[in-house]
Amino acid sequence: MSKYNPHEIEPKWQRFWEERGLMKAREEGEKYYVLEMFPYPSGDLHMGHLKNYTMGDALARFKKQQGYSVLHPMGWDAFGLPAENAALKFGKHPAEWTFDNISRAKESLNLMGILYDWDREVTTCTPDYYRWNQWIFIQMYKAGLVYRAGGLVNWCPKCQTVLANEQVVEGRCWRHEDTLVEKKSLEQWYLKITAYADRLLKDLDKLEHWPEKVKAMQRAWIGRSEGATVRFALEGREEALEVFTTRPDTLFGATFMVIAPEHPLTLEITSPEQRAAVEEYVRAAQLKSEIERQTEDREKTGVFTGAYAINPVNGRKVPIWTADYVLYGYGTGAIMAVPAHDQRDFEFAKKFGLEIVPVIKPADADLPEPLQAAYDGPGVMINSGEFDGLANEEGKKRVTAWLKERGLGEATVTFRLRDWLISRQRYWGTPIPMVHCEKCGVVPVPEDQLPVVLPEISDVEQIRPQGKSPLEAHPEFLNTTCPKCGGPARRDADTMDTFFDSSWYYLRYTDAHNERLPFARDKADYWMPVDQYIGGIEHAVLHLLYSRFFTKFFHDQKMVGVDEPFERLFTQGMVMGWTDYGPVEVEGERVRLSEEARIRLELESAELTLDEVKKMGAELRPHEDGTTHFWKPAVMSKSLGNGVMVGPFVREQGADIARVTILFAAPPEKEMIWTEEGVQGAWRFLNRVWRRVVEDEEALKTLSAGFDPGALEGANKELYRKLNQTIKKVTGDIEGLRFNTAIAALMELLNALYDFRKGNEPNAVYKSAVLSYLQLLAPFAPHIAEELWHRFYENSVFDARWPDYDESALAADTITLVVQVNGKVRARLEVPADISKEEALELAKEQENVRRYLEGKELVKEIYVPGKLVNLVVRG
RNA sequence: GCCGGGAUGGCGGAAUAGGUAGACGCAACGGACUUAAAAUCCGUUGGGGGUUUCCCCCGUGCGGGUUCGAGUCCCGCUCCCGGCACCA
Repeated sequence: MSKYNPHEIEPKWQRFWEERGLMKAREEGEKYYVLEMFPYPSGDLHMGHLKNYTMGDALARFKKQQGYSVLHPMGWDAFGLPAENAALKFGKHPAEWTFDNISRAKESLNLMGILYDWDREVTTCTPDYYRWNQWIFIQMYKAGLVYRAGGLVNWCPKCQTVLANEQVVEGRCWRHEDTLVEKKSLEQWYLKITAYADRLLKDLDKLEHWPEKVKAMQRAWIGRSEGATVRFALEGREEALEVFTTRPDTLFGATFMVIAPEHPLTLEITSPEQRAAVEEYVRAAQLKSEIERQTEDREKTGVFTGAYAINPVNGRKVPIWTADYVLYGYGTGAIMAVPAHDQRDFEFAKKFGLEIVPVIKPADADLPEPLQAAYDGPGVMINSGEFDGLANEEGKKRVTAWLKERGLGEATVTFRLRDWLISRQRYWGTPIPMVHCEKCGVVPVPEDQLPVVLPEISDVEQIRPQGKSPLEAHPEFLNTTCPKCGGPARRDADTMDTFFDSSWYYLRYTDAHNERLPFARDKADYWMPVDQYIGGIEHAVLHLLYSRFFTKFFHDQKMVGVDEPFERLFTQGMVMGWTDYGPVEVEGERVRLSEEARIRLELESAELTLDEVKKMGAELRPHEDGTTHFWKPAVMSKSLGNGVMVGPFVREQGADIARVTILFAAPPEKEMIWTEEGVQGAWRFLNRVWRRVVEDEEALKTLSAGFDPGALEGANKELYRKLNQTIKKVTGDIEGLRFNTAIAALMELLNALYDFRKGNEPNAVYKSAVLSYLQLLAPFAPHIAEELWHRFYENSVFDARWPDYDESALAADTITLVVQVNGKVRARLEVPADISKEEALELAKEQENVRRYLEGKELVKEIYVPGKLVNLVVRG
């Protein structure tokens, strides 16, 4: 009998699928669009890279088997910093490095048997893709969604470029965790994503099949607040100071105001006596990074400006302070401070001895005197003139209306979301298709002149970032003529944020070779929305928010019918690998790590107890050289060197084994730890499949698979039932991406096939079960399934229609009836499935062990759950 | 602090309309086969106890509750993971 040998069969079937164009999208019938977030091309892949592609491939194959018109495309998010950095490091042009990585990554994907429609491959760094970035940019410009503005921007000193707000994480660059983002004043291009803030927020409710976590993160990021704008007249000046507040009901308690140091009015309103102090404070604030502002133990700082404003409701003269706890970027950059009802204002007032006037008190209690902390709960208004006695929620509306009537303010909605800064001072990106003309100002490049091609710079040194765009140094690129007046002009030298590229690539797949448009509406409408999108949680706000924005823009432009791109979103867990953190000293219960390991593990102390080691999921393992090493699972990565590389693994063990290992080890949304034992389990499973089929191959070939399901009995009937239960289970599990339980069900059915063969010869029922089995296995382990399928058929297993289950075969003839007394199980008995309630109860009461519990007690209630259990409730 | 998600054997995890807790796999142990090992096959494996073909008690982070019956529902906690965080 032949042995299961993945190396023999895997390349063979990969070629077969390739030749048959198995995953070519055909655009006929009911569609299904499966998409994994396209990767940054990073060369040889490890198992961590492959988890979502394996999931997507299993789903795509399954949908194909179900007869859907499937789109499963792949592409490369190929512009960006890593290519530049690698280029500089190895002295290669970014393009060369990128295309080399693409071909190596493709090889890894092919080795795993992951099928795509490569005819629709998209590579964002090619002119035939990025010209549409430029085209879209211009359409947005025409729609008034692109603007150029000066002001403070985030600057990463490592990247030597500006960043979008979304790319600043805890005050640091998203690519450089150790690098604090600086502020610079620059004129840059922005996309007006805030114009869509309300829709981006509201439509989250439509995304039923998105993880709650992602929606919560987007809601928080968009940050909608309802409140009021209030104008405070400035003493001795014409203009007013505008503030935003969510608590107009506390307006009578506004005893001072705070204006952000960066606010243009700050220095303007400052009195001569306070000028020196304020200027000093403003300068100090500018030098502080965001992170410093946040980590200063929250101790409030600030300076009196010497200016006063008039509280519009009570005419009170209130001092204006400047303090960095007020952010220039939010609301109006100034606040009315109500220390009695806002903890931050309270702390500030306490520190600087400012007045605290309570204006809300709890309905059924009094506020403590003096206040120990701000009271921010509900209550009724006090010290508020005509509004006294109103519930504060009602007060919000009434005070706002009062302000509105007098032209002093109005209801306002404020968002935390900022417009998207998309200029980048880097080489490897899409040139911004704008021309600066001295006479005409900023002029978009006419559509028929697109693409503005990124010049090939052969000297790698010239692409090195220097704080301004490398393209500035290329006159042949820079100098052009104005499309409007024909006079001399300069091109914009910045490139686009690469998140622009990834905001619409899923639409390009629907019509990848269109030379007139980024995509034709009929193609996009056929395929969109993406039915299942799979990717990492790290894009919860960035890519997934930008893509939603783009889709809504395209929708408004009548370019596509949908206004949300991704019907179902799945965020997969990461793949971890056991990682060696080097030698440790062990003394009894104590373990001492090296300083290097302590830092890598982000531990406070290098000293651990054995108990702590266990708690953190780590292990001590003997090393070859006789020392003991500290091992712990960590996310697979190149830098940790713990990645199991696809090429070597597939060549030594096999693609199907890798696929089953990944899909079975844990629920797909959770992190999985890749282990040798897990691989062993997958190998044993597939081997058992192989042997079960091959051992019976000759016998099965001579049998027909036809039989009358209604006439089955005994073991045949049981096997048929198990098969149908498994079809139902596996079908449902794949739909829900529960691959781990689908494979568990397949293992159970395999065990049932083995059990059947212990007492029975192969027959028609068995043959039908084996063939269906191969179909059910095919999404997960396609090569072995295809190989074994071909022992019986000429055609691909993926051309055979996914099996339906026979509803009438699911129920067993006999069931295990559980008998409980007062909810505790006292007996189990085999009974016919269609047993009547009366019979079941009677039978239950006859049981020896049940009678013991009924003896001398009063039977007060009898519960019968058909097909499941009897519960007898007794008293006494 | 706020928001989201969790907590089930030695381990990964099942139980997806409140109804047999621990499917499936891993690891471990015992046995068969073998000169031996690997592979394979059979069996045992939540804890405790007993009169040991069987029976009892305990058991899904903790404390209450609803129910004939709770891993599942409700209330109150603890801890863990993730996100946000001076956002007015």
